[in-house]
Amino acid sequence: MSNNHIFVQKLRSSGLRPTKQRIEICKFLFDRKNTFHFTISHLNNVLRKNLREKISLATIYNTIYAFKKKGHLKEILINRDKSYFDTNISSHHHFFNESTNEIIDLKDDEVSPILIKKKIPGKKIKSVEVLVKITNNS
Amino acid sequence: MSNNHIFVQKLRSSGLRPTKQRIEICKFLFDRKNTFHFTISHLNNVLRKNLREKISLATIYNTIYAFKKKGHLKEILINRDKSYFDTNISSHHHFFNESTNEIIDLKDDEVSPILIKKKIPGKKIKSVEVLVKITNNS
DNA sequence: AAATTATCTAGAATAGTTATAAATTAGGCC
DNA sequence: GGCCTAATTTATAACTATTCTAGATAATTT
Repeated sequence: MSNNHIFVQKLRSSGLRPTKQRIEICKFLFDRKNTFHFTISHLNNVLRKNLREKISLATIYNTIYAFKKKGHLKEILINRDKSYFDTNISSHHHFFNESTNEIIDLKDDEVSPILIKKKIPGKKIKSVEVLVKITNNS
Repeated sequence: MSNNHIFVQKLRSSGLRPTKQRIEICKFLFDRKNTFHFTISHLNNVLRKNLREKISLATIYNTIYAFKKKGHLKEILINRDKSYFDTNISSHHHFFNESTNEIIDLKDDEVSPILIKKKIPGKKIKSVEVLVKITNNS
């Protein structure tokens, strides 16, 4: 009837107890064909609407933060107003449409390979992310 | 005695009235050899310490926002905690040291040219920014 | 099933930022 | 210079996203 057991596995193997709140959040985030982007408030609204028992906002924050830490989500830094998260955890970049606040994925191979020529001794590179801001031609 | 007149010019030609608060902020931001990065709270602290008459925090926000709008400052999106600004308004990218929260400029020619292969009809590219996260080798 | 530990929860607290409305100041005009 | 208008500054309140707290609940271990 459900693939909850997949998410139970996913949570267990990340060292997270499979609580019903986390499983509901997993179902919403990961039980779909395509990856997508969301904010906490968006997630909160959707869960409110679709679940009988509400999940506390604090739990949503805790869970999303835990998922990010475990590598199940990426955070996208677009602006300071709010945090955007991405269920696509593969290496990729983003368009951000400033006219609509819409985020669009750019696959890794849609951007030329990025070579960082400057080396800083004693530091290692953790990530290289490109943000392409676009606007509607008006 | 001072090069205030330069900043008066700069402000006037941007359509901003040259108030003493704005001139003081200009002196702190632009009257120096090298560009640098700052946050509002850093700026506020420095101005508090160095000026007799305090500049209200609201004025600092207003002024920095106005300078950004007029192209005298760039905002750097690193994390959601606070906004970082850059007095270097040329095209360039950034290292962000996650161990120390330090921002380091990457000149444009220290990164291989970035070609965005995906085109989105009806949109134009406003900026392409690379953020390279680094950590201390520990 | 009892004990232990993690998690959940509502609500309070925090921090950065923005809005408000009254006081001050700059620039134009006489 | 003095007067007028509009822009700017100011202190403070308001707002919003996020984090903290501490007690209640649920998952795991014994």
